Amino acid sequence: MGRQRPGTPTLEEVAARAGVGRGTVSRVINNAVGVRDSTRRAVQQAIAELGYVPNLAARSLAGHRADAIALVMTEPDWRLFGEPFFTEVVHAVGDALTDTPVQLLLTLVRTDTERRRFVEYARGGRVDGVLLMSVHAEDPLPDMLAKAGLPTVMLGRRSGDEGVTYVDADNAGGARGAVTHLLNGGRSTIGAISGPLDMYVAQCRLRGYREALELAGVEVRSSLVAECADFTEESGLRAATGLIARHPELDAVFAASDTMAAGALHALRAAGRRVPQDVAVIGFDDFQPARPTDPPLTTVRQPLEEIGRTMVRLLLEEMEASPEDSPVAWRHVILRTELVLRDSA
Amino acid sequence: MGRQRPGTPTLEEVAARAGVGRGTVSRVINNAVGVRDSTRRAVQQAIAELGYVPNLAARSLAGHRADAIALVMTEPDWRLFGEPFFTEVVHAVGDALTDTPVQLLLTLVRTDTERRRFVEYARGGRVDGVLLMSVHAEDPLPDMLAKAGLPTVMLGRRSGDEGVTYVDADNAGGARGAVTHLLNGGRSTIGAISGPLDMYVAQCRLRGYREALELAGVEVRSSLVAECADFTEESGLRAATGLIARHPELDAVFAASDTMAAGALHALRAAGRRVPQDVAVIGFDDFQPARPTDPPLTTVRQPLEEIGRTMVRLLLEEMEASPEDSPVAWRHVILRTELVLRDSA
DNA sequence: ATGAAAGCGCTAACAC
DNA sequence: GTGTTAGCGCTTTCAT
Repeated sequence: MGRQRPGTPTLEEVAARAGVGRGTVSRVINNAVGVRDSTRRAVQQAIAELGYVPNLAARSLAGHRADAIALVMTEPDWRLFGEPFFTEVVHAVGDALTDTPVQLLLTLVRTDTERRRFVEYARGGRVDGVLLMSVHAEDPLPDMLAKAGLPTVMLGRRSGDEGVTYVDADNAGGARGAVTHLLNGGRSTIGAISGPLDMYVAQCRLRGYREALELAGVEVRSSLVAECADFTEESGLRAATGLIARHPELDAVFAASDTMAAGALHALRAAGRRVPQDVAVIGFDDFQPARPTDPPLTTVRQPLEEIGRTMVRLLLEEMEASPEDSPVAWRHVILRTELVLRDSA
Repeated sequence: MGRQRPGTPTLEEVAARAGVGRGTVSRVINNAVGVRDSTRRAVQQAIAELGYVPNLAARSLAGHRADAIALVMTEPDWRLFGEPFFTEVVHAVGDALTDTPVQLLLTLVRTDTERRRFVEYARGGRVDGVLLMSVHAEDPLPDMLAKAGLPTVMLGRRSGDEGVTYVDADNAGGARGAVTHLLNGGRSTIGAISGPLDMYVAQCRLRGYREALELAGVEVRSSLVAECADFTEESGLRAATGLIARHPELDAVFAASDTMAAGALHALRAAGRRVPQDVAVIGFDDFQPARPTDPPLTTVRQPLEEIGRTMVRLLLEEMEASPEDSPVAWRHVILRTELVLRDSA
């Protein structure tokens, strides 16, 4: 199964050619201080002449680190990997790593076989830490990694008392604010398009919707709530179609994601409802939709770039810390959301 | 920057506990033959009791292989990573690897910094081979990898005389067949929605369109050809809108991808054209669109699962081969496409 | 069938 | 500042 290039120059050959010791070469390639400038240049020239590239396996073995982290999506439905949300997260995390020497590895974990393979890979020391996204409530992967002592940071949490470090948005608060905004705008029959309730994020956003209604003294009707199997545009379209059929008097919709909101807008237009004159729509996430939705769409902005940056920061910190001194078991960071008004609701 | 877990049991400790030598333990974890069954069980028990996981850096260093391959997308516009095409390729490649011990690593290469980082990673021996997709004509990465002696397989080619192993579909032939089908169906004013012409795949599909017209003695008019910056639905929509405006007599459209075709369908419907009564539409690729396009859509099926399987097979073969015996410099495989009729065109 | 031993190429601790 | 050296944990001969 594959052989490493033979004849690849080693650090020792570089040292010989430059007329220095191996330690010095090591210092040069690691940008360590305490090397005379002339020596450094001589080594660099030898490196260039030989086309030397450090053997990363040897470096890992001796240095006890991989200089790589994994961003894992644990999602049986691999198709969702193409959703804007994940694309944006990958982008944000990638950006947060540009100024580090850390290589980002994306990994899809769809089956138990792949889960096992990845755990062996990570426990085997090929990555220094793991970032998880799209984690469902019953997913054992976070605990497997955390118990193995691997620095692990999740995007979102699996439940109210999560035992692994995570970064999340204020989902309940954001949803509450959005629905309150609709109520203040004079809307009363507000439908909710919820994400899959086996994900805590969906539970929170739906709870925010309920709380806003309760605070305003408006009855919460279950027929106004549609749960979807995922956060996609297609699901939003189907859910909205059902809501319109059940409640022709619907005058507002709160969708648990922007993609679902886009689907809802199409459904409403197809049903002949004018947006936002007849119906106001609020989404959650604030992506740039691929095909721009025609009517203005108010959204709860989830700060994905900041979430990505924060996840990377927390992970690097955990990687930095020696395993023996563990002052904290895990940390939780909740980022504020922001209501972005694009219409008068 | 991260420290490997200390106190991780080593192969030596397993050997001691099982009362055998290190070599024997190595044979057991590698499923090598020639180990007595009772010995094997004893070792396995010790492994279980200690929670032993092999150190992959040490294994790589001693074994000269990484048991991992990278699937790289070299695309400055990271947003395209979410396109159905790439999702399907990732899926196909992942499936082709399920029965191997090889870990699949996805990597995004957007900038030169990332390109350099990845080359060091790959040349450093962290992967045994590289799969490339979405390669533009001027991309230097394939040559960098190939020159470094890394087994490399591309999806598609950069030009007519590609110097790196690749797997491709018969793009020109597929397009020619599709347009011929339209002509046979009595259509005469056939618009072409082309992909970005800095990608060979787009050139080929457009060439197929031209060839079909020429063979039928129909004039090729440049105003009937719209080039897009990418293969997305949005681009297809814009291109089709322009075509309709320039050529109200348009009675068929050939789109260089299914996503673009979906965009074209929306544009046509918005323009009040009935599909396929007034206008026939043929796409290329055959994905399941996220939001199903209402009218039936005939497509040139590009066998993505087979392409993925073939890429993996070629790569594993190149990895298997010893570097010294290189009977062939590279191999090219072109897979046949298939016209899937969903309407009477 | 199994134990012993020689590296794989690097980092880091220690001497000078 | 720079050279030397002792491992890192595994695979792989080579004996036995």
